[in-house]
Parts: sequence; structure tokens; C-alpha cells
Amino acid sequence: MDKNLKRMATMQRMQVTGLELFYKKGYYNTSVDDILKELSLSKGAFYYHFSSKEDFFIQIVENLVVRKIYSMLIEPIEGHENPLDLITNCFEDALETAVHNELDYGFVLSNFINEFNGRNPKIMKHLSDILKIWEVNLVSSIQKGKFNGHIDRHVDAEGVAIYLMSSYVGIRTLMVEMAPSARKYRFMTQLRQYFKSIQTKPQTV
Amino acid sequence: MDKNLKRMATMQRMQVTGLELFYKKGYYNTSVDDILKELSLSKGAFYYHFSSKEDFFIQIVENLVVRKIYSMLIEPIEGHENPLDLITNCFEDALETAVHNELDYGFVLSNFINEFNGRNPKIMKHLSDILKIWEVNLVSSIQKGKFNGHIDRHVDAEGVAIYLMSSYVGIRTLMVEMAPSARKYRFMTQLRQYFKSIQTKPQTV
DNA sequence: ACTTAAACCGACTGCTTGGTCGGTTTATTT
DNA sequence: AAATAAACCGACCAAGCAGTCGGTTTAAGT
Repeated sequence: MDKNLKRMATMQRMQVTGLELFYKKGYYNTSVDDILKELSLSKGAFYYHFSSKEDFFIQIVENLVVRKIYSMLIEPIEGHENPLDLITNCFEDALETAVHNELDYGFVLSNFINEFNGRNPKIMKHLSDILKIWEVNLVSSIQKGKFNGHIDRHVDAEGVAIYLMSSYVGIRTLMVEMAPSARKYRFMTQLRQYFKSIQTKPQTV
Repeated sequence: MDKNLKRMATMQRMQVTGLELFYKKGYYNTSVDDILKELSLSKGAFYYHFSSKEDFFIQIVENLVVRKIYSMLIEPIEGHENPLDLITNCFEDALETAVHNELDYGFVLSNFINEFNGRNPKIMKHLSDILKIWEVNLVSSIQKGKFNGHIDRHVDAEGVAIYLMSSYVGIRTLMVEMAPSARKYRFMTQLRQYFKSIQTKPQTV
């Protein structure tokens, strides 16, 4: 078999399991041995493929986390329909997987940001870059909505983006072990309420 | 001097420094020795006053964190004025201290919730209890606002509370090392926008 | 079949951790 | 001044950690 293929397969397996454990137990509280035990692999295998635990984590972020964020939170809002509808559906879907599948690592990001903040600037850089990408995409989506007449021309696109990101990051934290399904429903209702307040006002005829 | 007083003073010193370091570096990433070095105290002193690191942390939560949350997020919204104004001012103040004083441990809570989630149920219980208290107080404040005619009678008080908590927890995460002052301003603007949409609609005369 | 190198093994090292414990200091009581 | 107990000290221990390294297995190339 192609050597390169085997290499990729092993690295992939390590990264997937690594993310799962880092997410569940935290980076500092997960040892390299924990991950290797799960995979029945040895220290040698690990340090053959990765130069350090930190390097390993950064590769996980670059490969798995970035892609997950893209597919869950960025691509779904790219389109020509009403961005408020797109965002609503996107959040709805993202929160739904969060309700059912505890390991969807849907919003790993805020967990890790909290964990590394002020402790590991190198890793923080990678994480906040992802947030920035999300923010940029939200902003341009909202601006498009203003052009297309879906969103009131007076609203501050940056402000809306930050408010959306805040509430999403927050609800993901609050949904942890606390009636996630009910919370999701209530959250989405209020989100729609907020959206109503920034959409183009129908001209009073 | 009163023995009890000395005892309290030492324990207080330990807890204050403990919270500071736990907040800065995380619970699992802060050793008991780190805290003791900061205070020039010994292992013996620590384990004379506290039975374990975990017990120590729980006492910090019960003493320091609970009180901070009360004084910053709960007491300021108790009053008979328009709850939406009270909450606006409360968030404004809380975020302002977060901007200027990195160590205000204003929202330690979401950090710790992320850190202990799925790892230490005992500690999680204490933390989510605090969230619950906050929630209950927000809900009753909003309900009061509905009675007093400040808030539209049709809004779901629970939903508003959860939406507020989410956005606050979220903005605290996002303000980490990323233009906190500008973000605060944008956040507050959107919060006011949202509040406008749930306040009592002026009768079209 | 033989060579070669990639992939993997696992004992080992040096270091840090939470927690213990026999002992010393400090301050109050008598 | 002697007695007593609370407060504190710091060497020590077992366990866990990231990372190393000399060696073995596996599989592709010739």
C-alpha cells in the first residue's frame, strides 16, 4: 500500500481521537498517553508523526476544527437569500446537533479559547484567527443583506456580527448539561425576535 | 490576637490568591505550590486549613465567586425602575470593569464551567447553581417589567433571560484579547436594539 | 531473497504534581 | 514561667507527565 496513505491514516486517527479527548477533558488534563491508550499505539508512533503535544494540537485545530467551523457555521450562510434566514437556519442546525450529539465538538472553540487564554499565545493565535474568519464572513453576509434590502440600512453590520457570535458562543456554554433542548428553543425564539428588529421595516402604507 | 481572626485572614489570603491564579492559568494548570509560592506559605499551612485542592476550590466558589456575581450581576437589577434600563446599566458596568481590569474576575464562571464540564461533576454542581440563581433573578426581574408595563406582555421571560445570559457569557469570551473596548460598545448597541424590540409598543395614536 | 527505510514499540529519564507527616514556631492561658 | 494547642514548616512519597532513544516490525523496491 502507498506509504503516504498509511501515514495519513494514522495521523488522522490520532488527530480525531486527540480532539475528542481534548474536548472532553481539556488539553492540559489529557496526556499523550491517554490518547495513545485509546488507539493502542505507542509513544514512538506519536513522536514519529508529531514533534510535540503542542504541535499536535495546532495541527488538529488547522485540520479538524477549522473545517468543522467552515462546514457548520460559515458555508451555510453563503448564499443569495435573506441572510437572516440563512443565519437562523444555520444556528438552528448547529444547535440541534449540539443537543443530540454531545461529541459533535460543534463549538470546541470557546472551550479552547478559555483554556488557552493568557497561557499559550501561540495556540491562542490559531484559535482567534478562526473566530476572525467567522466574524468576517458574518459581516459580509449582513452587508449583503443590507444591499439586497433584507436588513435595515442603518444597522451596524459589525455590531450584529459580534452580537450573534456572542450569543452563540454563550448558548453553547449554557447548554452544557442544563436542559439543552428547551434552552435551544427559547434561544432561537429570541434570536428571531432580535432579527425582526433589524430587518427592513415595512413601509407604513 | 483572636486566633479565629488570624485563621480567617490566612484563609482569605489563600482564597484570593487562589482564585486569581485559577482564573489566570486554569484550575488544573495551577499547582498548590504555585499559590503557596505567591504567598510565601508552605504546604503544611495549606493542608492545615483545607482538606484538598478540590475542597479549596469549592470554598473559593462559595465565598468569593458567588459574592462577586451577586454584587455585579444580581443586586444591580433589583429595583423598581424599568428592568431593561437596570439590566442595560448593569451589563454596561460589568463589561466596563472587564475592559479595564483584566483581573476583575467578572466572569470567571464561564471559564470554570468550560474547564470542569464533564470532568468534575461535584464542582460543576456548584457552578451551575450560581448560573441558576442568576437566571431566576433575571426571570423575575423581567416578569416584574411585564407587570409594570415596561415590557411587552407577550414576551417569554425565561427566553429573554437565557438570551441575555448567553450573550453576556459569550461577549466575555470574545472580549478576550480582541479589541475589548470596541466590542463592548458594539455589543451594548445591539443589546439596546434587542431591548427596543421587546419593550411595550407605544400605542399607535 | 535481500536491502532499505518508514512505521512503530516500550522502557527509561527528568520533572512536576497532590498530598503526608513529624517536627518547630507562635501566641494565649494559667 | 510553664503548659498547651493552633498555625505553620519543608522534606518526602507515589503517581503522572512530556519527551527520548535504541531497538523491532512491516512493507515496498530491486
